[in-house]
Amino acid sequence: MAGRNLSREIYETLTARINQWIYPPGHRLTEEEICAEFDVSRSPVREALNMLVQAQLILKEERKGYTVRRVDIREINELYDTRLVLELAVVDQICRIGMDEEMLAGLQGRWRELIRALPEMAAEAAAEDERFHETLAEAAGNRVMSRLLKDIDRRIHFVRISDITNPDRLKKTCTDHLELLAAIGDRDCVRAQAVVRQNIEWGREKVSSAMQEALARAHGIM
Amino acid sequence: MAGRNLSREIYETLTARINQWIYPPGHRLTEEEICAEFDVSRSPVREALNMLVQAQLILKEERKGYTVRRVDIREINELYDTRLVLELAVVDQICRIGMDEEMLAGLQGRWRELIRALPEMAAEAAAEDERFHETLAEAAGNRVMSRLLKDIDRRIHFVRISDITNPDRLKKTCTDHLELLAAIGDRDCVRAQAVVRQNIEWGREKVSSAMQEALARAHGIM
DNA sequence: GGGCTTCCCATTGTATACAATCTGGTATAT
DNA sequence: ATATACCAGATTGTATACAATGGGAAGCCC
Repeated sequence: MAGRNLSREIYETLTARINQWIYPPGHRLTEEEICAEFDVSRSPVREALNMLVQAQLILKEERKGYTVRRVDIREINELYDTRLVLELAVVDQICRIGMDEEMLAGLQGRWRELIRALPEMAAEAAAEDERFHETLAEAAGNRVMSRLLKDIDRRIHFVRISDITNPDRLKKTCTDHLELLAAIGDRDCVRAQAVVRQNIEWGREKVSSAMQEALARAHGIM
Repeated sequence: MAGRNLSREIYETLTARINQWIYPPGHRLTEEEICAEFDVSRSPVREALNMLVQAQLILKEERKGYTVRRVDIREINELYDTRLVLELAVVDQICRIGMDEEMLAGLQGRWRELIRALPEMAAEAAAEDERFHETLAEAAGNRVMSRLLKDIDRRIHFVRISDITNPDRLKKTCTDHLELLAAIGDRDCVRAQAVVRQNIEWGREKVSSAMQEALARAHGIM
């Protein structure tokens, strides 16, 4: 069992399951079980679990075991607050230094394309959205913030998924992005920040409903 | 070799060495070597090294090995930028919701005490400073930001150390903190943010000199 | 019957052995 | 002399075996 990266693979799989609530909050994970399923030894499994702990997706209690972290509304709010602060800073910086013309045009073209092709392109738009914010952070020239935003997105991913499955919400996301890009093109910092603020606040309002959806989906599976 | 937490211990020790440039940037670490030194097996060592990778202190190249990360001025600047953004948000939030009277008085008393007792209390003031920013973040009620600030502090720790060894700089830090606390007491958001900005910007200016100091110290040891 | 003790099992922590891969040098052919 | 192929050592990746700890159930005493 060598060659490719086992821990990474296991990590990705488990992450997906946690985000889809196949492993619901509170679910217990044991090393042996995962070994059996993936047919590997405990070494790569332990590393995968460690990664999940680092990603704050599961909780490790020494000599007891691993459990999927319970969702904490307060924490989700804190994550949204933090994301807002960071993204406002990113957008502010971009407006200040200006964005590469070519990159801006590329993003605008892509999102116009996506909005036309909805809802068939829903899955692609979702994936694109994941990268959109990272791209902005990179354009602002701050890789640290980019990474932080990525980590935060990972942790609120299960909430954001519901945005994607909802066509209205997805369309709004697309138009928001286009408006943001327009504001950036105009170097209009105030307007750009307003769009970001509105976009994030709207997402925040959906937290509780998203959690209910996730719960329902989890029960449907089980 | 069981009972206490080996990986944690190893992690802490190695972290200290990296911060003190006992292991300078580019230094190569091998699992076997560390095993031999700490007289443990590779399992806890691997976990410790993984933690260091997560903390962004070392770099791991698959099937090649581990090296202490080279210091990147640009990255340090990005860390300072990010820290500024987060801390401004924290202070803003505290001024908005107000700070617990008792906690505020406690912090003020402590820092007045420390500033009187300088430079003997230098070591304690240093440790206190580490916690000061965390305490603020907690007072703002955002544990996510608190954790992020802590992580950032860890990564620029080797720069901040030079603040501590310099008596003038340390005194300035104390007075800054007292002024910040006063502004918070007055719920004066603008003044509080100005203090934070000034404090962080001043620290940033010391980056290159701090790096030279670290390098000199490292050579002195070797 | 309730509370306490004890033992066993589940689970993680640690150690060691083996496999795969990369690096560098050396020998060989041109 | 140079380039190339190949071999050996170093190093991480993975598997397995053993140790230690914690929790819970069964049994015992009151």
